[in-house]
Amino acid sequence: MKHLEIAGIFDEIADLLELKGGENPFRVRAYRRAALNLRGLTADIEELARTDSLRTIPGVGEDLEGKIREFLSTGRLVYLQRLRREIPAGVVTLLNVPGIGPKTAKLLYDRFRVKSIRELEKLVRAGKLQRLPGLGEKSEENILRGIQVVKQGRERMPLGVAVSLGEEITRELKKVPGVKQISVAGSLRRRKETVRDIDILVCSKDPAKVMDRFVGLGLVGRVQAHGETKSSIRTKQGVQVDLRVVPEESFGAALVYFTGSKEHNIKIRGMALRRGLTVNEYGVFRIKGNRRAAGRSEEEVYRALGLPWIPPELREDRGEVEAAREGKLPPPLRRSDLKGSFHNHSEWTDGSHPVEQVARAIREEGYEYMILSDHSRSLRVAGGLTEQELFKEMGEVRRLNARLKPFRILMGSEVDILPDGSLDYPDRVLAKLDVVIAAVHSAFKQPRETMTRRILRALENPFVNILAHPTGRLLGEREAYAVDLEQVCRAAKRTGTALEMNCHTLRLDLNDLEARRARESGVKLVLSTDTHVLSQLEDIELGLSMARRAWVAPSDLLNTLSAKGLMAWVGKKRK
DNA sequence: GCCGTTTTCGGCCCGACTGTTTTCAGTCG
Repeated sequence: MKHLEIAGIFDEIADLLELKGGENPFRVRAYRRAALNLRGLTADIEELARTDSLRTIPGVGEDLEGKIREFLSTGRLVYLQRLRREIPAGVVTLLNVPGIGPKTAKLLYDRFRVKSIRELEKLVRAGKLQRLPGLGEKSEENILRGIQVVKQGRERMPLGVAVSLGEEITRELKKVPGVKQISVAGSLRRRKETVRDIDILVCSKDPAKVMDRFVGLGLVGRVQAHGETKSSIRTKQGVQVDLRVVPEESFGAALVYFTGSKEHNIKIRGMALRRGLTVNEYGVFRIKGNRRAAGRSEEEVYRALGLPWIPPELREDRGEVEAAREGKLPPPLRRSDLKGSFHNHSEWTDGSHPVEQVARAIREEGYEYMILSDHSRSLRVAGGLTEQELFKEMGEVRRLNARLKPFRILMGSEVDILPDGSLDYPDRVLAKLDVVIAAVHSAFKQPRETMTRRILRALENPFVNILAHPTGRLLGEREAYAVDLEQVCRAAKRTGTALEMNCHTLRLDLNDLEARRARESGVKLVLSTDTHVLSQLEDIELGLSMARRAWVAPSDLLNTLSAKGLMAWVGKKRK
């Protein structure tokens, strides 16, 4: 995780340089770019340092390589310490307040020595800010509201929540007469695991009508901006939603622009310039003569740049532009590629429906088979099955399979990995199952080494085929447990065990970067909804997006195997 | 501070909105 620490340091340096003022803005940007690429790094940074390959990280040149090395070997960075002496650390936190940028933060510090959001709030409430140049009554109100936002800590919402909210709003706006096209954009469209605010793009002949409808929606808490082409609201729950209206001939260009990511856009704009083109949200234009070259659809925009259309989930400047140019984008991953639904619960344990109902619903979704994986005996809270109960469930599955042919229920279990790494059923029981999914559900606080050893021991068991939710995190609720995922990946690869990408809205575990790392080390992956209630079956869409973000190809997923193919894969490990 | 199918130096993406201004700076995405 050293790469994340270094990314944090580079971001802090960028903040501090901006606060200092008078810096070359491109130098600031260079630090931010390096930080971003470090966050998205899938390789091991210390390995890169050893093999003298740090410069292969985009945005890392001679100087930053030196700084990375300094931090890796000493755990400190003299340059950062010097900057921190010039500007107290607290000033940086002011930048978290929406509406306060480096210039204002600097001004506040120079005039009032403000070093924390609390001090800032006191000053605003005392009406002291109005006296500063460039700030007035409105600015005070804005900053005060920004402070509330930070305080309430509602920074980002889980993707699943954002998807629903986005769908609700687009559904309403579609009804406005004159609306021709509508789409969500931004990180929501890219399907990032958490989303800060929601961007919506509309193409309409009558923008004013759409804007009026938008700011008048029932869910609106307050209107922050209400312009001709751009409006911005905050919902009653405090989520910011931005709406843009663009003309038809610009819809594709605007969709590319507002879907981002910013880094992806910068990359393709650079490409455009080298082709004598310039790209903005209104279209692609020839610099000579300012003639329009594209803009109506995304496909058209990318084609004008000599690229195939790039799926939104990939647009993070993590190599997708280069891959597109070389025709090496990962093959498309569709719901219809999935033949099996893995990891499902029934009312035998903590699921809400009888096995038959679950099976019929999954068959209805177009799957050829499913894995039934109720909990094992130790997980008392979930009604884990004793050996006898498990055998009874097996009997029911046998009877159902006769009736549901050719659909097939594979008999599985979500078996607890006990704190010492042993499994919750003996091998003679596991051997009777078609597929075994192992998972940690207890002793989450074990030290990293213990937890890693525990999981590795489970992977070594010849009957364990899939490791469920490998990090155990619950977005906004529970931290991932401490585990060395690299070792887990290596062991998974060696033992022929797959890692799960759990699609539950709060899990998304493995996430995009972790999954990408796993597949790059040759590990097979599994998409699972971990369904307890039938409505959760649709979470598979979140998982598919996460998998695309991880550059997962159909061939990386066990779900794309037939039941027979999967059984062959299981058989290999048992041998 | 990075980077190169025009460059090892001279560029680096670009526009809307707000608030406080008399022409624009700051912030945001």
